[in-house]
Amino acid sequence: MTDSILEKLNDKQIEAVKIVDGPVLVISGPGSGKTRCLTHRIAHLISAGVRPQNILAVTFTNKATEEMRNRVSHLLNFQFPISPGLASAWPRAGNFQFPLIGTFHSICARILRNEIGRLGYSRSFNIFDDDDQLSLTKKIMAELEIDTQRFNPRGVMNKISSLKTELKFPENYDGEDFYSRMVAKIYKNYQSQLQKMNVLDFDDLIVLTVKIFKNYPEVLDRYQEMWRYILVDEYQDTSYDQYVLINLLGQKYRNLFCIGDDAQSIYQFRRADIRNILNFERDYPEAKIIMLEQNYRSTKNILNAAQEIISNNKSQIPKSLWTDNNSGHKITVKESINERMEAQFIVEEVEDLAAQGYKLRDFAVLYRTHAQSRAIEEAFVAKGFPYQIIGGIKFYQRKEIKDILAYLKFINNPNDIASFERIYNIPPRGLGKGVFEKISRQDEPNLIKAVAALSKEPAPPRQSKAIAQFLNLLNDLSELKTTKKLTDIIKAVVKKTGYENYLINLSLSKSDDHETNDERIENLKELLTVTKKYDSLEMGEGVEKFLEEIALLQDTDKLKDGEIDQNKQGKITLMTAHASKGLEFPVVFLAGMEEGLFPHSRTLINPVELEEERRLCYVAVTRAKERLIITTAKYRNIFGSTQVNLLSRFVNEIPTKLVDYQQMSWSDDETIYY
DNA sequence: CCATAATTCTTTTTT
DNA sequence: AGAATTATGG
Repeated sequence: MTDSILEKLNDKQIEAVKIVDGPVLVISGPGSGKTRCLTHRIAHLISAGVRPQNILAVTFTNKATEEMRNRVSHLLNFQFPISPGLASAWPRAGNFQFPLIGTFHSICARILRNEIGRLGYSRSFNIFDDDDQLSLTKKIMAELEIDTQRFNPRGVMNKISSLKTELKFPENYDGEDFYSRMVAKIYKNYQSQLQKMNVLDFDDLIVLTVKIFKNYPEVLDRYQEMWRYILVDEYQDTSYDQYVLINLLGQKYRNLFCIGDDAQSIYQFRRADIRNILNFERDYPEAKIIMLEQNYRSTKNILNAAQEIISNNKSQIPKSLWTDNNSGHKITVKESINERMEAQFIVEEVEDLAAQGYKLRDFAVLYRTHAQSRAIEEAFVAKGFPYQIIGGIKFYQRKEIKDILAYLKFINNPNDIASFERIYNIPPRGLGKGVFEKISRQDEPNLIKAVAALSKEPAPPRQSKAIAQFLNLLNDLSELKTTKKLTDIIKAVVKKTGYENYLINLSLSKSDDHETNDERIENLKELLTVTKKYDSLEMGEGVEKFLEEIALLQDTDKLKDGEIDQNKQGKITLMTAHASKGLEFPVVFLAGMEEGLFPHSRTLINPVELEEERRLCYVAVTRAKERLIITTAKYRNIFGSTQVNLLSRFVNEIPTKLVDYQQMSWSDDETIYY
């Protein structure tokens, strides 16, 4: 077995894969076989006698998790007994247990389901998304009578989030200046309300796990014993709290394998801390450090262009990438009049290359912001080219889906007042803000009990009738969790609450909105197909698992991925440069390469952020295997008005001899084009 | 209390 | 330009 595991690897990769014990840090350039290295190492550990259940592999995205699971199970010849899409399942077949591979957040959620009782939460906690987080922040600021015009709630929220990431807990933080003292006050309030609601935000998942590990050494010890071999992917993207978490888990057996590339660090805005690479060398001085510099992915021209771009950054670990691949084509740079012409050019180029034998699945269009997708989509629709967008339109962010999810969340956790606030009068049932205030003043965290208490108080007849009916509904709903399967629960929720009729009536009143209505009902049906796979789980467990998974899921359409393979041609993939990390395509379009867009205008004043933009550009460029086509628009519509943009500095950083520059083929009056 | 009108953001990137 | 939030009136 060992031979076949090492067969297709180069010397450096073999070195990294073969070390069983002790800390290892691998710096791996783009296309240097990082995932291969990780997966083969897992297989090698197992063949060297390590028990699979003693292995933990941590990734950043669900996509990476899925990929790694598939490749490891292929290497091990492992058949998943349950649907592999069930990300939180812990698969086993017979006595063989599969190694645990998951994102930071999903692994912590799993730990917390078992251990969080120690911190005064219960195991059925709900997870807040960004919107929930922001509205709670706003609510607290209103309660504390803080002017949200002067102090942006989003800024406050970010500050709270960074305090958490730095492991500054509300009980130990009071702030050092006016602003941070104010934030500290909001923070304390925010956290105590979360706890009362039995809800965690994204940061809590990591931070509370760390808290438990620090305060309860016997718990930490159990997990250290369980996960004696730890692998961390995309190590450059870890934040301080994640670093501490990994360090706590790894410090006993010291079999810590971290792989990453400082040049591909693109999440510092989300508090990824590049110093974690340096800290690793400090905390594990015995660590082996291995550089993977051979690129298997791109042509020489593409790789050289990427290196020229990144060489303009001051801070980076020196490395020299090389490839045996051909020089390949020059990089196309095409300037268009506006974003519609740009999209038009991309469509034509796809047609040309498809005629040369490329399949649609070979193409990716990358851009800096989601907003850019629209013009390109329109062009593809007009041509009838199938495409898929990664990220962007969030299925689970649609109103009707969020409403139903709020019901589910409330059923799962009747302390969740945020979900309660969303649904108490959706569909309208005669309960106004006044009633809601009364309910929340009951000083009873369980809201069903709070409503029950209120129903005993005297009130105007119409109101008390509405409250009594509502109480019946809530009781009916809360029974569902223990008696029904997930899809049945959702069906029952839609029916019992009258939600479907509500949607129909809603669109009837807005006369011209037939499509929206159909779409919404379609979306609800879609939700039911997604949830089917949870029906095999135990009653209450299905709800819990489902809610956890969608809370931790970012790109939404992945649940429909099966369709892609059925079509031999596949689809063109559209996504942000961020979302493209870890992927590769024969042909990559890099759209909107203009000053102010990429690099984004908000980064131009800050040299640190500008370097991050450059790394992002480096990531985008190195996704391409054979062809890289850069497009720009001279005039671009932003916020409804037209902007004149210059060519991105990153494009100018590519040596001209690598570029085939296609000048704008237009000389007449340009104004008619925008 | 709810539907419509007026207004004010929004588009950086995501677990 | 479009979405989202707030103001207003029935």
